[in-house]
Amino acid sequence: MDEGLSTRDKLVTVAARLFRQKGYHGTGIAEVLAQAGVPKGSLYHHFPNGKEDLAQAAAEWTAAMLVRVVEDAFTPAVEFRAGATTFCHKLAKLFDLSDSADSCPIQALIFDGPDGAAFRAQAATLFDRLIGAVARQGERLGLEADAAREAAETLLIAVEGGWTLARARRSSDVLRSIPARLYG
Amino acid sequence: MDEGLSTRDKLVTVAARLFRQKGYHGTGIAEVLAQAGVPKGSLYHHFPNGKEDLAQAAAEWTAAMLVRVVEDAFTPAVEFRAGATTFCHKLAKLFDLSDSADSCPIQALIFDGPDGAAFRAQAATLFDRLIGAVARQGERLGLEADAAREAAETLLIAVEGGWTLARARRSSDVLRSIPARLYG
Amino acid sequence: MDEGLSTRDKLVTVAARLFRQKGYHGTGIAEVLAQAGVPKGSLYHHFPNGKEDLAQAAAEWTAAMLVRVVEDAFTPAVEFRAGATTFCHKLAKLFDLSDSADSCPIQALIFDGPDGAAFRAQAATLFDRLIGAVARQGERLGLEADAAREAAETLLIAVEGGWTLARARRSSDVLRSIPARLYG
Amino acid sequence: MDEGLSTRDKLVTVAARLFRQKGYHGTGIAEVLAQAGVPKGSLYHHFPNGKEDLAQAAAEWTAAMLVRVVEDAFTPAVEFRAGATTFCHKLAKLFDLSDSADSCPIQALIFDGPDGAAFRAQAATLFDRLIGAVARQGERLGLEADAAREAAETLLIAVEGGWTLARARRSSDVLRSIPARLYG
DNA sequence: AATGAATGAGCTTTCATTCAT
DNA sequence: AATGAATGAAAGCTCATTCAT
Repeated sequence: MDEGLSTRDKLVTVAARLFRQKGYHGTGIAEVLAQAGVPKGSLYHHFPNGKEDLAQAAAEWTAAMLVRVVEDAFTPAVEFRAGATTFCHKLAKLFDLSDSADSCPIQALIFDGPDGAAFRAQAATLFDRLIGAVARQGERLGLEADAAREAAETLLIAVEGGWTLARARRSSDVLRSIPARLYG
Repeated sequence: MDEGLSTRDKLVTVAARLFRQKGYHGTGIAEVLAQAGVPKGSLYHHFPNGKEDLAQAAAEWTAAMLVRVVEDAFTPAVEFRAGATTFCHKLAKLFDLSDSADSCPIQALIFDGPDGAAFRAQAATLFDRLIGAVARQGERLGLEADAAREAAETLLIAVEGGWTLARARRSSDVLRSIPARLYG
Repeated sequence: MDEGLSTRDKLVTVAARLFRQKGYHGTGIAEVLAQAGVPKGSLYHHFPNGKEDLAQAAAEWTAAMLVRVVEDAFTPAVEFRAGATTFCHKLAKLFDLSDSADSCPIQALIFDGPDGAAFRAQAATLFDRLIGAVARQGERLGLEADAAREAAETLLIAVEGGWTLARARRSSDVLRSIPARLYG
Repeated sequence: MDEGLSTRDKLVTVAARLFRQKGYHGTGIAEVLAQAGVPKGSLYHHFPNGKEDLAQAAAEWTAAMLVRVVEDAFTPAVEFRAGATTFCHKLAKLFDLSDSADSCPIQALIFDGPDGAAFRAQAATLFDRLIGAVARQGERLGLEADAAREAAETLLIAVEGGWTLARARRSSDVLRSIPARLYG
C-alpha cells in the first residue's frame, strides 16, 4: 500500500478502503495510520480537520474511481444496455476483489460519514456526479436527455440495491443478474 | 417514546432509531440511555451482553416491523404488482416520517452492526426472512415458486437502492417511482 | 490529600492547588487525577464538561475559602484597620504555607482559566463576592456604605498587587507591609 | 502587526501580545506563527530553543516597553505624585487599547512562563528593573533613596492590583483611581 | 429490577520540535 | 534565511462496561 504514493495519497486510499470495510465510525485513525505506514502527526498536516477531512477526500477519491469505472464500461459500448451490462460485471469483479463484507463504495462513503451537514451535502453531489456520468453515456448512445437520466437512475438504484443483497448473500452473482432483471 | 413501554422496549425502540440514524458505531450507549430515559446501570439487566445484545434485539424488532409492513401491503392486493406498489408507498411514508437522513432500516441493521460474524449471520437471516415474506405473498397471488422468489428479490433490490437514492436526494419520490421503473 | 473526602472534593481541592501553582493551561488533567488518586473516567462523571467544569468548581471553592478568611479576620476586629491588618497577616501565612511560587488564589482562578466567556463572567462575580464580604465588614464596623466599598476595593487592590510582588521576591513580607502602606 | 518589522520582531511582538492574552501555556506556537505570518520552520532560526527563547525575548521586550512608559510619565513631572498619576493614566490607556481581557503585561511575563527556574529568575529581575526605574525617578524628584524605593514599591503594588480589578470589571477606571487611593 | 459512581482502555487531536530541501 | 513536511509524545475526552448499594 506504500508504493510510490505520496503520504497524502497513502492516507486517502487506505482510509477509503477501511471506511468501506468497517464504516466511518467503526474505523479508528490509528488503524488508518498503521496500515498507511504514516506517523500520527502527519495526518493533521495534510488534513487539518482530521478524520472529517480525510473522509471527504476519501469520498472524492472513490467517486472519481467509480466515474472511471462507468466510463471504462460504456466507452466501447454501442447501446446503453451493453454498457450497463459491462458496468455491472465490472462492479461484480470489484466486489469479488474486496472482502465480500465491504459495503458498496458509493453507499459507504456517502452515508456513514461524519455527522455534519457539510459532508452530507458533498456526498449527495458525488452521487449526482455518478448519475450524471451514466446519463451522459446514455445520451452519447442515442437516448433523449430525459430518457438517459431515467435510465441512469434506474441502473444506479438497481446496482445499489444489488450490492446490498450481494453483501447479505456474500456472492456477487446478484450484481451480474441485474441486467436481466432490468432489461428482460 | 416513553408512553407505557417497558424499560426493555424503550431501549429497543430508541436503539433501533439511533442505529438507523447514526449507525451502530456512531451511536453511543449513553445517548440511547438518555433518550430512553433509562438510568445507566439498567441496560445490563435487560441485555447482559450490552450493546451487542441491544443491536440484536433492535434488528429483530426492525425485521418484524418490516414483515408487518409487507403483509399489510400485500394482504388486500389481488396481484403482485399492486401489492408491490402499496409496499413502496408505505416505505415512502416511513421515509417521510423519519428524519430523511435515516438509512434504510433494513440496511442499517443488517450491515452496520457489531463486528462479530455472529451478528452478520443473524442479519443475513433477517434479510432472507423479509424476501421470504414477499415471495410467499407472490405465491399466494398466483406466481410459481421460482418466479415469486425472483420477483421478491428484484423488488427488494430496487427498494434498497431506491432508499439510498432517496436519502441522497432527501426526497421519498424515488421510492414511489419504483413500481413504474420495474413494471413499466 | 485523600482523607475522608469524596471523589468530587478530592478533585476540586487538588485542582485548585495545581491551577494556582501552574496555571490552568499549565496543569494537565493526568496530574490532577494522579494527585487525587482518582481514575481517568471518574472525572467526567462528576464534571461532564471536563477540565472547564473542574476549573469552575475550583474557582468557587477558592472564593468560598477566601470569604471565610475575610470573615475570620474581621469578626474579632472592632475597627476596619485592625480587621484589614489581620487579613493581610492571614494571607501572608497562606503564602508561606504554599509553595511560594503559587500565584494568588484569587488571580489564578479568576484569570488563567478556560478561554470561554462563561468562565470569565463567573470569575468576575466571585471577585465581587469577595469585595462584598470585605465591604460588609466595613459597614458592620461603622463605615458608610460608600466608604466601606471604597475601603474594600483599596484593600483588595493592595493585596492583589502585594501578592504579586511577594511572589517575585519569594517572600511574604510584602503582604505584611500592606497595612502600613495603606493606613500610614 | 506586520509593517516593516523583521521576522524576528514580528514574532516577538505577536508572542508578547498572545502570552499576555492567553498565557504562556495557553498560547500555541502555531498561533504565534499564523498571526505573525511567518512559516513554521522559521522560528528555530531566530530562537534556537524555541518557545522558551521566544518567551524570554517577549519578556525582555515588554519590560523595556514598560520602562519607557515609566520614563515618559515621570520625565516631565516635578514631583513624584504627578509622575505617578501620569503613569497610571498611561497604563489605563494601554488597558483600553488592548483587549480588556489581557492580563497586566508585567504579571503575564513574570509569572506565566516556561516552567524552568531560569525564566523565573530572569522575570524577577525584570520586575526589579521596573521598580528601580520608578525609584530612580523618585530620587530625581527629591526623595531619599529609601523613601523612593518604598514609594516605587507601593505604586507598583497598587498598579498590579489595580490592573487585576480593572480586568475583572473590564474597565480601566480603577487604574485611574489609584493616585487618589494612594495619595489622598 | 434499579441506580449512579467507578473504571481504564482507547479515542481523536494538538503540541513543540526536527529535518530535508 | 526560509520553507513545509515529518514526527511521536502527550493532551483532553469518550467509551462500553462493572460494581456496590
